[in-house]
Amino acid sequence: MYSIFKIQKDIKDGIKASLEKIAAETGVNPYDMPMPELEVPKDRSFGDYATNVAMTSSKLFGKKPRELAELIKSNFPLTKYIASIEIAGPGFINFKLDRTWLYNVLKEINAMEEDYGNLDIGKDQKIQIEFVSANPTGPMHLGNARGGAIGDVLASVLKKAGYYVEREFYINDAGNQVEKFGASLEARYLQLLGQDAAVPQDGYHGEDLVELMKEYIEDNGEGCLSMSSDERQLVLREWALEKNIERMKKDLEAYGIHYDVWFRESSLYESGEVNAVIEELKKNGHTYEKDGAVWFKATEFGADKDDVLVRANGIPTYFASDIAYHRNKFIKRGFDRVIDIWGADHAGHVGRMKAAMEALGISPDRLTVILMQLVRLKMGGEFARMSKRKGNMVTLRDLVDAVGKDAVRFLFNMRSADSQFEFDMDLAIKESSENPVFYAQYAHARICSILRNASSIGINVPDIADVELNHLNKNVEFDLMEKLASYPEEIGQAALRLEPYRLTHYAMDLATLFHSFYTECRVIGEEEGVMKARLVLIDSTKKVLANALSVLGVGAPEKM
RNA sequence: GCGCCUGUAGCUCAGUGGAUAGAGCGAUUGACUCCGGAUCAAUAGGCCGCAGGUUCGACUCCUGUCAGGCGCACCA
Repeated sequence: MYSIFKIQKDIKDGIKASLEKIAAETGVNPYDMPMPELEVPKDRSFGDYATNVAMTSSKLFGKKPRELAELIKSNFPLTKYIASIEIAGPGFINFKLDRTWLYNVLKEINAMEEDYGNLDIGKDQKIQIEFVSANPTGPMHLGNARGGAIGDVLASVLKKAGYYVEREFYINDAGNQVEKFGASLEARYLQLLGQDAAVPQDGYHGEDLVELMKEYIEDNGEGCLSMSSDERQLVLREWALEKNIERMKKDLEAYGIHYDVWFRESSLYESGEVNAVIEELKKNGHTYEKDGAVWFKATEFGADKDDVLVRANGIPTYFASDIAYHRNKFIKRGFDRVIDIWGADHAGHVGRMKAAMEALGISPDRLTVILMQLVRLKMGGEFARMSKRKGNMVTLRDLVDAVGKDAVRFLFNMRSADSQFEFDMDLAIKESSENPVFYAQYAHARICSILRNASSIGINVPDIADVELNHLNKNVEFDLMEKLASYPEEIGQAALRLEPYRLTHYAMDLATLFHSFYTECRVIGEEEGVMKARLVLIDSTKKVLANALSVLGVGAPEKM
């Protein structure tokens, strides 16, 4: 157990023991007592930890909060590292620690190296996280970039917290969108070969289709001219989908995202799973027919409205294949839990998908959908809704090329998924050199620089067993160690609350504390004992910072 | 009209029912003859959209209201 958890447990156990003793003396039923909660006071001069338990249970004990607090204090079994206990304000009990407990943390970091911060709260539960899943009909946009950054870091966080995690990209290579894509490609193909053709009104009007067809003609010539329109669309479409998927893989790799599985919607039709799931729902009475279409009774499971599974023309809807897809995740592949990251424009879909899971006998709690508010792009002082079909967009690739992988990933992970995001491309480029990611990376490079300088005069980071850690006794040093100590806690919170953005805040805070330390304390040239202790401290800081940056998928450079 | 999300410093955003509401950027003022100034220290800047309610205590929970975003297809 990490020392930070151990010390918190010691305090809680102490409070509990104290309360039980008071309960026994006053005849209060111990089962009615609340579990004591600890919090970190905003103003640290109050102490390291505080509890409000005297306030929350003052009624139960029939005593005034401050009076009860005094009793808890006087019955508290003093344990190691607790320096003082004080009652304050309306009845807070503040615990001050003897901060030398923090030396243990340096030992933990040195023993565990890159495993520091690893937890077992996941208990090897199988989690699948599906994100981006952009239509393969064109390049990825800013919304995909945001979803990618959030999904990829969340996956890393969950893995660190002890879950078995798979990253998956769902390729929508079936259905209406793809038909439109084929028709649009055909029009561009014919235009390039001098024929009169128009991209359908609701087709894809982006220039990228023209480029694709130029490339196709270069490689494959004009052979499609002699085909029927249906055949031609199919050939062009399949060719273009392959191209686009390859491109997406490359773009995502350049963005630092590697998927375990690329799953094709079309495979669900080929395997018969779409029909099978429709039949299963029918058989169990969860469907009805209306106007020639097959409807799923989503309202029976609490959704706001029913939805169509099979259109009157006999073709299943996207909803039907998506149910089959999720059934595949849970039943065929046996994931305990599935996390989907969707754009907020799919919000209406969530209730119906959960309803469908319930109808299939899969607990809807096993499916978590993180709705990500859309990214709005500011261009020329105005907001424009980006559209693949209209072709007016900044792509993920543009962004990564202009601002850099690290800065983009960091930027998108500084905000929670449900905040709206107004993105000013010009500002992003202009301010890229002031991006917070560089602040954190600079701290890492600075430490490396000190270690290099030390090494050049024959001083290496000593074995921690040979170091008198009590040379570390300044406030800035304790503050820094405290931040290092809280890393496992931060990983746990980020994993449990599905909030990967905590990691960017952590990296920033750690960097700030290091920079403060740097300004106040020298390492090289200090008396030997102090120098050795500080070398261990900055080396530990370097390890944890690199650890956090690696979870974020951004680099930890030795030089900048 | 109904549903979901969001209103916090000039800007972009944090803030597990607790004590004097925070960070980055921007502004102002300072700081190495010295381990990287991509840094540090300090100052200014807030009716936490508004109004009620619950509570010992509300930025946080509830209700209403105003403003913005997104949905409400036999599209995906």
